[in-house]
Amino acid sequence: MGGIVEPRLLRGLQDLFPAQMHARQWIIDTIRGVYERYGYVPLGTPAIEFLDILSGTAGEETQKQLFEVRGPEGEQLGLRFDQTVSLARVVAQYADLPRPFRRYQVAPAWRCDNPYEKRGRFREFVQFDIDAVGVESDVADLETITAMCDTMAALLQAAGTQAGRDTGGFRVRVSSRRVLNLLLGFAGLPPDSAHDVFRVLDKLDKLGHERVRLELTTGYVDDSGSRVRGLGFSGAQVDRIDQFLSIRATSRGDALTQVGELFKDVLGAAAELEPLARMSERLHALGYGDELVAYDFSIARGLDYYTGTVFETILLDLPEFGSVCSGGRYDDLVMRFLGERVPAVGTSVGVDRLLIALTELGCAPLRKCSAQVLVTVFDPGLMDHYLAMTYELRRAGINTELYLGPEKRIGKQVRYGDHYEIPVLVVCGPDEHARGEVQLKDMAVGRQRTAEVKDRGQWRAERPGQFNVPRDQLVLAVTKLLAEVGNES
RNA sequence: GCCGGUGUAGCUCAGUUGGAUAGAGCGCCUGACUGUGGAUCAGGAGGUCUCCGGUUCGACCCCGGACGCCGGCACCA
Repeated sequence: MGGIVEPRLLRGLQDLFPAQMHARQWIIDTIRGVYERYGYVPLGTPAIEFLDILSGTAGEETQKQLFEVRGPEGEQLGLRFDQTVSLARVVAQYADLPRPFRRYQVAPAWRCDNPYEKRGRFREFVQFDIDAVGVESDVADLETITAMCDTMAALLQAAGTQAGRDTGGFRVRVSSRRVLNLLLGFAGLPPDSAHDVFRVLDKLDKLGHERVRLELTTGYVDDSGSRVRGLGFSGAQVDRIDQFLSIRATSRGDALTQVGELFKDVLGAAAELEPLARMSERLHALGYGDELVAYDFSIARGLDYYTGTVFETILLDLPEFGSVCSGGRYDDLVMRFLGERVPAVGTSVGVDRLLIALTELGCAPLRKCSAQVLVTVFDPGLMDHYLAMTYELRRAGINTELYLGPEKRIGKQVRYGDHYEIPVLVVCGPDEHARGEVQLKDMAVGRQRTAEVKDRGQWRAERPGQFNVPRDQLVLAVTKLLAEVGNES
């Protein structure tokens, strides 16, 4: 006999309303178009995995962020925190899967960290991944990077932003864990400090040189008053890291030259840098210039399973927003499930984060309606005629909604169409019906006149955007009107 | 998890040293104006003042605690 259950949502989870869902679906469709053009095939895996599959694959932090789930028989389960671990499981489990296996997957993932919705961080979020598994060749890394570029270009251009900008409004930043490992040797740091050091380097953009230096040595107290633990390295060690971080490259070639110069006495450095030089040349040859893809070796990325190249994508108009698409090479992840090394490289678009970013930039395609036409019900006695018109329009391929509410008043129905921004209304009262006509309303015209017409008498006399057409020309007239208002589907 | 802030209508917020039926704007609903969005006018609904305890003749206000939310850190899509 309980009282009312308070409707509520767990922190970090979101309800998406129609306008946002339209935009999210558009983002997904756009990305899928690019991924399929690259020949990736779709894969689906369950949201729930055994806990030991998920545990210990991506570092301590991710471990703490796991949503744990109890199975019907008390099994220890968890919700996936990304798509990659499940992919590694699939590749290990189905040995007959031909390799290379190049798949895309779009699905939600869950991480129980602190949500920050203004920057698109949620506890449940949709990721759109591509990965190539069983691929040693660094051509796969190149393909992943160009796919990221093509994806971002498609999204931003179609969303109507950045048109004509040679940067495309985004930049893919590429780094390499292997080069960063050389840094450890160069600076005289123990190999097991890699995780901590990379984590700090990754913050260079956000915190700046001085704080990164402090965090590597003594730690500091930040603006909010909380203490940041230092890693306790010596001045000499940090000086060398500083030299590395001070590299300001004007191009990919320049970045490689400067790192090569700095690491000239480091064993194996030339061998690590050579493939990056080759990749850069190929990127240039394919039309991906220095403004689209940059080498920036302060990028490390947080997930522990990365072993080679890592990449992230920033929006140039929202540099503080963080990466909207990132990934890297993870040659040892499948090993956990198969005992055999299966090299792989992939990337992931943060669909929900991108949605927030596009909204912030004012270019998310937030459509409130699916319908292009609303057929109003002026007189319930004419319902059979309204039904006939509705199905006629639908069969002509026009998205059409028939008004289903109880209101008899036409004003209410027009407001309904206005609220949902349905571009065209069909009105047919007894008068029109008697004359064998229907009235079409171009809602955009009315909306525009609204700002100009102050007097109600004038408004009503003018009846902006309204005109009558013969009933038997309904589909033709609606098609023509939709083409004029730019809303043909 | 840590640091700081904050909690009053669907939303944004007022609310005097602690005083009686808790307010505004926006939004929503109803109605007026020829059978049609905006504007205008008239009316209406909507509150356990986050919760629990304490102080007091009296608490939205003061005190203690819990919880929620916002921001920063950490981490990341």
